[in-house]
Amino acid sequence: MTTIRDVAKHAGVSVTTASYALNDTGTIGEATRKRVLDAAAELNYHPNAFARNLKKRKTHTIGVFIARFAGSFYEEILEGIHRVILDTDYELLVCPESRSTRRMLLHRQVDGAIVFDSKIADESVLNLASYHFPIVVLDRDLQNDFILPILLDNAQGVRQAFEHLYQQGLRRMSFITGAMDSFDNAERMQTFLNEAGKHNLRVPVYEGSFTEISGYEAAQVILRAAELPDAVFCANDQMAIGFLRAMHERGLHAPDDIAVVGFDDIPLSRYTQPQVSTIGTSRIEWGATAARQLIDFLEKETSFQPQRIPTRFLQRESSTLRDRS
Amino acid sequence: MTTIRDVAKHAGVSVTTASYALNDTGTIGEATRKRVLDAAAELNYHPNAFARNLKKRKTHTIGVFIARFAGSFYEEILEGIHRVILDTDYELLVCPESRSTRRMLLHRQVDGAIVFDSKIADESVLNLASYHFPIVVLDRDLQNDFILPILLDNAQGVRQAFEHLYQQGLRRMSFITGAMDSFDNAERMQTFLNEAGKHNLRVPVYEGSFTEISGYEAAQVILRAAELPDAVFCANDQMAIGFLRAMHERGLHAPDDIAVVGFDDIPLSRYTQPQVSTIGTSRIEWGATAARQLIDFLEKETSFQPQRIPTRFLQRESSTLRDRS
DNA sequence: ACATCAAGGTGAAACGTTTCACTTTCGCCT
DNA sequence: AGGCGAAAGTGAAACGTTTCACCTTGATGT
Repeated sequence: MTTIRDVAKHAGVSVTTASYALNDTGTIGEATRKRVLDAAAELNYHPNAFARNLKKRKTHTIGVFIARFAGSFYEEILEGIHRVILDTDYELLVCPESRSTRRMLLHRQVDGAIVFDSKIADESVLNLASYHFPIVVLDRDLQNDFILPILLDNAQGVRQAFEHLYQQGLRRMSFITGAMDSFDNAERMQTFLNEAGKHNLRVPVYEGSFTEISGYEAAQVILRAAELPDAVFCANDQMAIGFLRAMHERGLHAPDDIAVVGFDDIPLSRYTQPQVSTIGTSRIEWGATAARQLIDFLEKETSFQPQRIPTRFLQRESSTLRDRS
Repeated sequence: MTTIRDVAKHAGVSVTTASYALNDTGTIGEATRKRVLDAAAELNYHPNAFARNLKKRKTHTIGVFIARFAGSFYEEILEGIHRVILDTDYELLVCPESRSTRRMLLHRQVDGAIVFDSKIADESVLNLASYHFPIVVLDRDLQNDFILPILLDNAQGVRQAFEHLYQQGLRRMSFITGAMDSFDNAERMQTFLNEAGKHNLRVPVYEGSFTEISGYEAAQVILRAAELPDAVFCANDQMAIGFLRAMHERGLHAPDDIAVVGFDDIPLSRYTQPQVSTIGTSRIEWGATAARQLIDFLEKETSFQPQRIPTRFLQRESSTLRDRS
């Protein structure tokens, strides 16, 4: 490991001078600077990030903490964050769930964080967030001066979807939930049940977990019943797709037998047979908004501006009854 | 920022003792240890990762360097890497392309790296890799004691695909390339042209860039020609899907008018109309293999074992001629 | 001829840990 | 009673930077 000391020696200057030359700070003569740079190149020198960051208290890096990579879901959010980062001179670090809780350590390796991992306790977030370590959360409604929630406006889309189903005369609706510790799931469910309540509809609830297979399994229960629902709202698209698969296997057809609606507008939802009606949002915009707010806080020290990302119902085949006349 | 010094003072012990207690090393009495832990909790102490890592020369973290997140492609590789990491007590950091070349610094924040970003020059990789910083590359054929390429066996799948097309009597084949700086693209193209050469077929080559739109655009050129090809091989699925879209818009139908083959077996390829014939591999296994090799090198210091990830042709609708009798 | 100043450069402290080498205490064995 | 060793604890150096405060030199203005 070559250090700045080696570079200095090789260039025949002091460590201080070498540091100034390498960072283009201080007042160093052109000739000397060049000598240092050459020495650094020759020795294949790379500064030690730890030593550097220990001294300067900033890393110019933001960290994103997610649960996992699979699921087509994070991808666009990350892409949105990344696009914003590319326009700044910050670095981006994405850190998935890891075994050791030592992950906490990692927190200090970045100037600010974006959290989207329900396994991280609210308490941890509260403990860590501070003026020097602002946190944007995408998966919980937690807020103070240093914690900013950027959430989907789940209610908006769900209301539109309910309206759409109701308008078509559907009255026997069921709801398949996602993971119960998910904020989005909770809000989707609550809104849907609320809307139904306004019309005095009782909506049976089945528990899923946001995976395709859990939608399929919920379908096994639902489709075995004596009386089938005429509409099923799934808390995300993957479960809707699982549900459709189960229907298909039993010779049932959406929307004629049961209208199906999902949530998220994942790419696949447009390509299934039938195409899945769903509730969409721009996840790229979501990630970008989060990143922008965080960077702004870090840079210009503006304060956090809570906001909701709009969602809207996308009417597709799986829920659109043919003209019955 | 509370430091270990504060904790020590608060617990009435020396800094050394506090450190030992917090790390569960050294010989510290039960009572003292508890006192320190309590103090740390009370002060909401989190060790400074930089100071720590500066001293210990290991971070117990591996870094993955990719170009971007979008594309459904990295997702599974990352998932594979992540799964392996979860079984160890390493941490995982994923770092996409960023503006400043300062990213080099980041390199030193991890014990080893997995590189999948053709924007990173071979030279950089060569410069950085060392006994203390092993690198696994997924996108180039670079190799020495500290650099391990884990590559797709592109040739295998491409040969099978060519064979499939040829067997069906197709002779007027075209090739649409991906990004020209991509190793995989080069290998796919070379193999395809090679195979064609063996049968004295001349294959026109059109340049794309791995995106759906570039496949669509290449199609505009190809489909405008007087004589259409009877088969088109696209260097990845997204371009194949773009190509199919263009065909659809012109009322052409695969495979009857033109047989189409992609590469990668992205989830979508199974859901399009018609389903896309493609060449698949387990990207999860790919990522997992890379991670495993890297961790093994880091841990048990086994040396690197070069290997290729197998690929195989998946025959689907877009290239399978109906019985013509 | 002398003070002043800018330009170019340097020594050493500091960042927050870990860890080596050392000290003290005390119970136990012979 | 003396010696020994384990257990519990500590002081200080070290990791590789950055940066503050300072020094030297030579040119400039008066």
